[in-house]
Amino acid sequence: MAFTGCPFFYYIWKGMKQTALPPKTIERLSEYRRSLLQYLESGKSYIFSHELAALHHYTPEQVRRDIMLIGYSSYQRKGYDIKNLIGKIGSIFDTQRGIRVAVVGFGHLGLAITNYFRGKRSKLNIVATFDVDREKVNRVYSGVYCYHTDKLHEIIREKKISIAVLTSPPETARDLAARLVRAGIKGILNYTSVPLQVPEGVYVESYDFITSLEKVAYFVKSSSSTDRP
Amino acid sequence: MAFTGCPFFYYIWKGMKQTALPPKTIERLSEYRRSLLQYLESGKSYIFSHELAALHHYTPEQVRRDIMLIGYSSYQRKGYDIKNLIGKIGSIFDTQRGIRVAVVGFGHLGLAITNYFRGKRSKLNIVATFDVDREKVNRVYSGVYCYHTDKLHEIIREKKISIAVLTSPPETARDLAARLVRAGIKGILNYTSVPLQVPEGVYVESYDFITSLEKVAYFVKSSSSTDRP
DNA sequence: AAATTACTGTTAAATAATTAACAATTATAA
DNA sequence: TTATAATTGTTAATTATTTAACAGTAATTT
Repeated sequence: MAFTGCPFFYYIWKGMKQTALPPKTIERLSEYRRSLLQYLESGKSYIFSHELAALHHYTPEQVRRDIMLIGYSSYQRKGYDIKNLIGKIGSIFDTQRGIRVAVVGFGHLGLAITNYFRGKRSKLNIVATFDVDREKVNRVYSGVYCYHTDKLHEIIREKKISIAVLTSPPETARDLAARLVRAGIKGILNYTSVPLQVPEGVYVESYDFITSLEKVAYFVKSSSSTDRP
Repeated sequence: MAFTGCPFFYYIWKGMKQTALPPKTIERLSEYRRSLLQYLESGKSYIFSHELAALHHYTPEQVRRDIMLIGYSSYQRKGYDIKNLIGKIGSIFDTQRGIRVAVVGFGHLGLAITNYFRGKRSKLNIVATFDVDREKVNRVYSGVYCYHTDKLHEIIREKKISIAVLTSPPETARDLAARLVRAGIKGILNYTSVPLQVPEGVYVESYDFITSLEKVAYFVKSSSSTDRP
């Protein structure tokens, strides 16, 4: 409570121990990094806070604050050194050896995500996919081998996979999640629309396409109706 | 400002005109409805706030507050009447005639989303998909016709489509978004990782798979490292 | 029938996130 | 060289969201 008024120290130090950055800041940092990598290709080496903000429709203050929170500092007045900033954001996200990810349930969504990752210079590596369909099992897609879900436990242990992207049909979601946890998975990105029950220490992030679309529909509807007199 | 301390009136009435509910509440209401529909099938007709909360790992207070904001009231002490509550949430989301949606860029992700909607009893209807691939164009997938993107403007006008799900490759995202806006689209759900520039009055919601996965990775990493002494 | 229990609805308090304000600083111009 | 303009880093203020507290009330128990 003593640090409430002092965000930098509050977030970075808490009894001399590093504390997690705010989730929203994490999301934005990931977006910044992507844009910065693209921006580099245009030949520039510095970027102002208002430029980076404009790329994402954020405010310059937001950008500066996020960058402050990770402890990066620019040469003043010239903008941020893009390469250094990318490096600093990288040090937030990337572990030394890279993180191994599995895609569980290899339908269209699983394939889309696997393809999407190909060629991205992230330290997150999709190293296995799983399905029950004999047509898919024991084949390589986008450079990644597809295993039968019977081998879930074995392969996750063997390949030291710590994160799973769950894109199975809803019926099998709970069972697969339980097996993933037993196999030692520490994080699940859940696209099944089924709320998962996991023990302490396993981080779950859920996303549902219908919820997002309903949100868009709501704000479209509400903006058009409140505009009228 | 006069209503700041009084959330109900602040959100529902603002100078005698209905105001939008908070985005987070909208997201949760969508999730509640899904669970409630499932819950009905188990034969129950009432649900307590703490039960609904447990299904989603929210707090009962959160659930009660969300339900309060939409102006629904239970018969006290018996829990909420599930059918009535579903109806009330429906009245928030659904317009009378249903909302027409297009999927633009019909790769694996577009197909996954289109399949996903099939059979869901939402008032959101995917009525067209668009692609440039000759293999896909002029065929029906999941009950939805796939048009060439050359016909984007024409079909959107003709079918009175108001929302687009953008799942094209990043290279074509900006161009397609501009064309969607010109055709009269009011909301875009953007999965391309390209920040879109749209005029006032068009609502954009963006989602990026890598950002989500990096977020999971960050919180996995940070929780496991701060646990150590 | 009165007391108790277990819920909801609502207001108030606490926390989280964003935006604004501004001193400090450095490049540029006069 | 001095003044000016522009940008950052940081604190403060504001706004949004969540959590807590509790009065009110209907079912249940004694």
